[in-house]
Parts: sequence; structure tokens; C-alpha cells
Amino acid sequence: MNMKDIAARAGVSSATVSRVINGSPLVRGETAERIREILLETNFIPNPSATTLKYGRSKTYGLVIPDLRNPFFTEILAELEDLLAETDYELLIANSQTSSKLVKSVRRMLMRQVDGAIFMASEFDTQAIDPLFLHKVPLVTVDRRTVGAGCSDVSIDFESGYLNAVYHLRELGHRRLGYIGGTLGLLTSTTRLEAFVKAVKQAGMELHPQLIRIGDYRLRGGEQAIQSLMKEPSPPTAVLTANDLTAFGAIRGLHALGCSVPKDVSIVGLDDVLLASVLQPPLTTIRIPRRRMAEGCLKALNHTKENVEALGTRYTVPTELVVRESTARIRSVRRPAK
Amino acid sequence: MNMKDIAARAGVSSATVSRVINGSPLVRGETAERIREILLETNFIPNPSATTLKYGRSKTYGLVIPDLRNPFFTEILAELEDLLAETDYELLIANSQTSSKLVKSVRRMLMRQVDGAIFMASEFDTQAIDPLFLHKVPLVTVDRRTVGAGCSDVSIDFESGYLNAVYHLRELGHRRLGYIGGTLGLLTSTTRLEAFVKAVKQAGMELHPQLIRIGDYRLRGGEQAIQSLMKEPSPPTAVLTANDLTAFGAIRGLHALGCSVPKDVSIVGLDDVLLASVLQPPLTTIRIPRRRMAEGCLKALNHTKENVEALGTRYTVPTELVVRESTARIRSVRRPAK
DNA sequence: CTGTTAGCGCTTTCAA
DNA sequence: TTGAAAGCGCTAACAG
Repeated sequence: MNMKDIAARAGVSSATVSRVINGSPLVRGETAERIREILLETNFIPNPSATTLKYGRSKTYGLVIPDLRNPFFTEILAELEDLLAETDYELLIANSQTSSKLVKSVRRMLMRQVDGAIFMASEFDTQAIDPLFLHKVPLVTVDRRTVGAGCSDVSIDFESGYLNAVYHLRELGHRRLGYIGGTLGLLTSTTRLEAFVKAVKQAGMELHPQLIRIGDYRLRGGEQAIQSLMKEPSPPTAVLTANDLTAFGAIRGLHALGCSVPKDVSIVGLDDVLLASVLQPPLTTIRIPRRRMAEGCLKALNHTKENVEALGTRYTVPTELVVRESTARIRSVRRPAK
Repeated sequence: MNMKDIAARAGVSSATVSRVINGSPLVRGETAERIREILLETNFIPNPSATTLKYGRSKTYGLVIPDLRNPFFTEILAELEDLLAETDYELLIANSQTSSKLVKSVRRMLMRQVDGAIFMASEFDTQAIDPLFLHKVPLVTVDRRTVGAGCSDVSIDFESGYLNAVYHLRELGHRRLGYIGGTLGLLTSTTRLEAFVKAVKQAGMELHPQLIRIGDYRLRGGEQAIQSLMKEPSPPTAVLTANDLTAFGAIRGLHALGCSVPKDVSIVGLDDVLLASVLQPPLTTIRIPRRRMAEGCLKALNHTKENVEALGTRYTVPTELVVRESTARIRSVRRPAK
């Protein structure tokens, strides 16, 4: 069943049917009505691959995610799916754990003629996405903190989040703050670390560089980092992390060491993944508003689609401290007798 | 850049280029080699929408998931992405929380000419997927436990998992087992419940119908159900659940009630989601092998694609008890003095 | 072994 | 206000 069939039934040409479907005003109301009825009766399903072939518009956006097993990213995926489902747009999902997978994914996106692409990883070499620039595909990066022609960015304001977290810990009496960061070589890892450092200074606290470790945004990294941190001659009493999975890993590591959270060590996550509130103890974390991120990405894509030569937009989403139970007042320290 | 351009450069016709790309043996080795070189040099990217238009094959599978925020499903999504990335197949993802979303998703799949569809929800009214049958789209359902022409099924063997879990609890001294099931009206909920009941009987234990509650496969349901269970005059000492999220919810609910897991109540999950090992206590749960499920789905789809009229296949994946720390020996009960 | 050609379904320009 | 027709890129049937 195609437009020609519908046209035949309605006694018009397929051009008229196309006009009705696309809401063109150039059709007599009566004719349009008759066609619409037939469309409903026959349950007509248009074939967008014809349009894709003719005009290169696919009504598909690419979505590059660094780790499909990280709930933060799939929660964003869920938001995007939600926002797009109404509009007949589809997502082409690519898990880009490795550089070679990323290269292949870019190719897949070009093949499928995506109308835009969202990059949730800043780790890509510019090289990998170059082909997309070349083919004038509108882009949005997340937290790459730079825009270009046809390339927008949605950044996360880590600073306010970490600052509130540091204030919160200071009030609880903590003075030795540790930090477990993300993979080296990713811009967002540096950004997060710098936001933490800035927050510590702004709160007028002492920065302890020996209490900073590198993680991998996953459980394992957090677990290993915390075990290394706790071996320090004087370990931190509270640890901030680069994301929730790292925090979960740290908590697991602490338990393995026989330490209790938050009695012995306070932990602060970042993301506020759904399960953060379920952990025992429920995780104190810095929330990234996923809905707003998703909306920002789509808005940017829409904006750029109009004019790919134009400079992309820059959009910043705020973060917010969510205090739960993985942070607590510091244990009163035994002072050496005078 | 299209096949004609490549053909021009190679001094051949586009048909020959097409043959080379598709690995036809009907090309002289020398010619093929020359074309392959040009393909590489020019970084040619074929346009599959032409093929889709011509033959209705899209190299896309639909994937219907009931809850994109449930890590179990996104972990399956990750497996599928992994398996498909090599093959230039894409996934069209649909979150089908509501019936109307499901209907729309089926339409989206028909529009995009999917070559097959995987239904991770048994909740659909047959009506909703009827159009897919009509259009002869190969289907795989998960745990619908029935096959038809062009419709395969991948079932999960809950029985062995629950049985092992029940044995495990019996050995720990538990006699009063509770159960928190899934949403009513889903076949898989019934299947899970029946598997639990059968396991209890098979282990020679007493079934306590008043210790059975309905959940919703999500945190909230587990939380509410456990609170209701604990109000029973004699509450369960161990509770099995329909999935991990329910178990997480139950644990959260128990903490809210001031009960400790596993000291006061043992909890058993189902799925073995990535974070199950991170919770405190790490969750004892029945593992569903996600990789095998994903492989089973794709195998079934491939099989049916050859011949849509043929009866679908039936594939069962086993389950496996993973003992962690949310289950423990029952507390010695004070017996009334004689 | 290679080329020619038709046609998939849609949209849009041009003509009426 | 409507219709005719071209053409997007690819593949397979057919002809050579």
C-alpha cells in the first residue's frame, strides 16, 4: 500500500496525497478530507526510506554513548526516547567504548544519513568525528565546552555542585577531603577535577593532592582508588567522586576493608542515578538533571539543522546537591593528650 | 559520492561496483581489486536507503522494551548492540511503558521496514503486534512461551533458579518464605509466581499464600509489598522476588522499618543486574544470562528471516543462583518455655 | 565477466 | 487547486 494506491482510491494523484499527508495548504478542504478518511480507513503507513533516498533526510539522530551499562547514560537515552517518540524520529545508538567502535559508529551514522548526532563522550579524537563535519551533519557534544560551525555543546556546571558538596562536608566537620576522578585523557575528567579543586579553595579548605586518585567511571576504578586512599598515612574522612558508579565502587571497597559508610568515611557521588537512593546507605550525590540535558541536546540539534554553517549554541545545565545518608558528621577524633 | 561515481573512476559500470561491494564472484579478480582500491581511497559510504526502498530490507531490528530505566533491559540492549555492531544492523528502540506507546512503536517499526522485532514484554495484547504478523515481520518474544508462524520465543527457565534459591533458604533454616511478584496481567508474572510455588512444593516446604504480594517490577512496588508483608502476624523470614529492582525496593522498605537484611529478613532477587553486587548487602539473586538471551533472539530472527511462513523456534535460557550476602541463616527463634 | 536498464515510493517543480 | 514527471542510489534480471 503506497501513496499511489491511496490516490487511486481517492481519484486524485499521488502528489495530492503527499500534500495532504504533509499538511500542505494547497489542497481543497473537501479533497483533503476525503483523502484523510481513506488514509485512516486503510491504515496507511508511509515509507520514509523513499524520502531518505530522495532528500537525504532520515528523521534519525545518532547517539554516541561511552558506556551503555552505565545507568546514567541509559537514563538519558530513556529521556531522549521519550522526547522523540512523538515526532517519528528514531535514535541510532552507538556504544563507543573503544576508539575503533567509535570510528565504525560514525560510519554507520553516515550510512544511515542521520540528521544530527549527539556525542556523550568527549573522549573522541576530533579525527573520529571529522567525517561528520565534512558531511555537514549537525552535532551536539556533551561537556566538550567548545562550539563550532554546526557543532553545539551542552555543558554541565560541575562547579556549583561540587561547591555545595564541599560546603556540606565542611559543615559536617570534615577537613581532609579525598577525590576519585575519571579516566585520564577525557576533557570531562579534567573539568570535574578542576571543579573539585576550585570548590575546595573557594570553601577556604586545604587541598590535599596526595588524596586525589584516578578512577574509570566504573565500579572497579572506585574500588581500587579507595583502597589506595585508605592506605595513606592519614586517609581522607570524606571522598568526592567523578560519578555515581565510582562512588558505588568506593563504598564496596570500604566495606571490603571493614570500614563503614558514613561512620568512618563519607562518600559523595555525582549523577544521581536511579539506584543511588537505594544503596545502603542512600548516596549523597550531585544530581545532573537528565531531562534538561536531553532537551538541551535536541534543541541544539534543531537549531543547527536550520543552518549548518551557523555557529552552534552553548547550553549549560546546573547541578544540585542531594543530601542522603552516605555523608555524616566526622567522628570525634581522639586528640593526643597534652 | 555514489556507486556511479566510483564506477566512473574505475571505468566500469555501477553494476560491477555493486557486485564487488556485495562480494559477488562474477567479477574478474583484477577488476575487483581495482575497484576495491578506489573504494578505500575515496572512503566510499554506501547508501542503504536505496536498498531499503527497493527491497524493503532495512537491516534494522525493532526492540521493544517495557522499561528503559530498568538496568536489566538496558544490559540486554548493550549485549544486542555489541552483537549487531559488527553486522551493520541497527536497532530501533521502543520503550513501551503504556499500551498506546506500544501501538505507536509498532507503527514506527512498520514505517522503518524493520527486518524483525524483539518483544521483551509479554504484556502486549496480541492485537498490538498483529500488524507485524500481517506484514510478515519475523518476531521473537521473550517469555511468552508460545511460538507461531514467523514468531519465535526465548523463554527463561525460572524454575531451576527459584528451586535452587528455595533449597538455599531451606538450608539456612528458613521455613516461612514470602514472595513479591510482578505486575498482574503479564504472562511472565504468572510464570514466575508459578515457578516459585512449584519450587516451594518441590522442596517439601509449606506454601504460605498470605505471604505472597504483587509488585510492579520496580522499586516502589517492592517497597510497598515488603511493608505490607511485615505487618503480617507472622511475617516471612525470607522473601523471594520477581526481579532485582523489586528486591532493591524491598531492602529499602525493610531499612525504613528498621529491619536489617539479612539479619532480620533474607532477600533473593532475580536478574543479577550489574549493581546487584554493589548493594549493601550484596544481593543474593537468580542470574539470567543476558548474553545468551541476546544471542538466542538474534538466532531466532535469522532463522525466521529465511522463511517467514515456517514455525518459529523455541529457545530456553537457564538461570543460576548467585549467593551473596542478602541471605543468611535464620535467627534462632526464642521458643516458648515448656 | 560486464553493461543496460527498470523500478522501489516519495516530494517537488513546473505546467495547466 | 491539481497532475505529470523526474530523480534520489541501489540491485538484479537480462542481454551480450
